[in-house]
Amino acid sequence: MALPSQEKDFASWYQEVVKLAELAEPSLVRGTQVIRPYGYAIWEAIQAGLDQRIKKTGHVNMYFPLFIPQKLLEKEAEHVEGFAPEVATVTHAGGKKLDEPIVVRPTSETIIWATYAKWIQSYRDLPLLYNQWANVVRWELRTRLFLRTTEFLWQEGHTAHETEEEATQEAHMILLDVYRAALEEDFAIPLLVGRKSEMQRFPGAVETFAIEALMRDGKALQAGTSHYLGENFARAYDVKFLGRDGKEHYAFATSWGVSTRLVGGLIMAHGDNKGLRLPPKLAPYQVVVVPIYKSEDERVRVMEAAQRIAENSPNLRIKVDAREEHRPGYKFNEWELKGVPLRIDIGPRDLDNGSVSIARRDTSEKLSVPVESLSSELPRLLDEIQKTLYDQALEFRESRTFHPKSYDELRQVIADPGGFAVASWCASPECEAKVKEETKATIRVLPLDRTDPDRPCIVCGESGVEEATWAESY
RNA sequence: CGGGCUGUAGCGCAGCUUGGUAGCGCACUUGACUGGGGGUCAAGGGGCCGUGGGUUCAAAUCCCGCCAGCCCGACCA
Repeated sequence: MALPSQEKDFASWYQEVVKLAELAEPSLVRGTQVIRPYGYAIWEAIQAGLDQRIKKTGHVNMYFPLFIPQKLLEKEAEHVEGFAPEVATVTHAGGKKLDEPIVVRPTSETIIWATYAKWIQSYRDLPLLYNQWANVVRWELRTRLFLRTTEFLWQEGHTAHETEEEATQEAHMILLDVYRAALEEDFAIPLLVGRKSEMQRFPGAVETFAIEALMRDGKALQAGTSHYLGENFARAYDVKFLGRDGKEHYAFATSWGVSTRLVGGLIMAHGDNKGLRLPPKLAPYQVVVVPIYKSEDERVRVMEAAQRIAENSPNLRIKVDAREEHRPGYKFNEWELKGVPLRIDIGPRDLDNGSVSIARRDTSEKLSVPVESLSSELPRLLDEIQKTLYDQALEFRESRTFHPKSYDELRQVIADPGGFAVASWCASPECEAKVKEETKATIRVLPLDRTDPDRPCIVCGESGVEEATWAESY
């Protein structure tokens, strides 16, 4: 397996891991994927953590339909222009050509705001804080397993508010308290948070906020977005309410989402030359027990001890790998490939001296632990692994964050070794476009609160108005 | 949509130049020996060679069309 640190091999390393670790594989329709049970279990863990945070911040789950009348989609001009090229349309149904085509949602703002129009009459109806777990379809020209599939699973929140301030606050809160918290605490991935430039904005948004993570090959991954949509959708779908002042107002909107792309991000942020390294909080199995034996007599003894270890750890996701068709060596390698944080090896030798061998996936360390201290050692080690993965990722990101002094230097660091380049920018789309064309790097984030960089634009030398972070991205 | 490439067993590939009816590795089945880092040996099963047409006594192989997929770009969670 190729080393993920060697950039040119990174893409094939990634594909190989996704396939060998049995996470997913290409399906029968171009750009779609079958998410296998192990990959889906990771998604379920991600989902569970996010769902909890979303609910904790006052949001309620619901569900809107997959199909959207094409006419409905066309009401918000920028939105339709942005999504038109990637929309899949149903033109026939029931053996007949449809009078009005139906689109498969690429995102649900349109259907949701057309519905909100019926629900919102008064300021007393606000805010609406809804979220849905759904699939969406975007006919992208180029796809990659998990990172950009034609159909993907995601969470999309859609809120309506009385005031601009409240809506902006909501967009910030989601970004920081939900997305950043989940990624840093559960995924063990350090993030940059910030605003998107106008060029990178969501079609129909007034402002787009994003979390950006750095992958092991030095490319950035947009891991989640939160949009302040202003009154754009309220105007397009005529969502008006009677305000406290007795006058009619348009509602202010936000929308926000993260997708199965996060599974890909998890792989690319922590993976090594042996495969996945999963953070304990999201690992489908946190501990795997591999029994080792020769005779039937030994098998019985060892299995019994293995089962007891599992039973004594009711709060851990622990699996005894009792398969008899594979030998221990095979299992060691398989679980390493699948990224299980801790592995316990137990054989006659261990039974004799009352201990087990534990292998850490994050550091490849092996240690011997007395059986009676397992119930305290396992949780402690898992916490340590969670922290180590975060620290390693943070250290990596810091070693790949540059502050170039000149445009040449910017080009240089983006090309080799790759990573984040922080520099002053004049806010002109021309300079942004030039950098993209010449280095393939785009502006990943601008600070949430605009700060004056006090240095000239690194591209054109005019006075700088923004501190921008550039990187090549997925 | 532009540029490159590939469709042969579940997966990865060879065979095609020079036509003679298909092979290798992994996986799978059975058995024995094995078992603390991807086991060994033996015996097996599995293929409308992407698809339609043409040339030929004969096509995986040569010719023409079509379809699908991959990689590089533009688009993008």
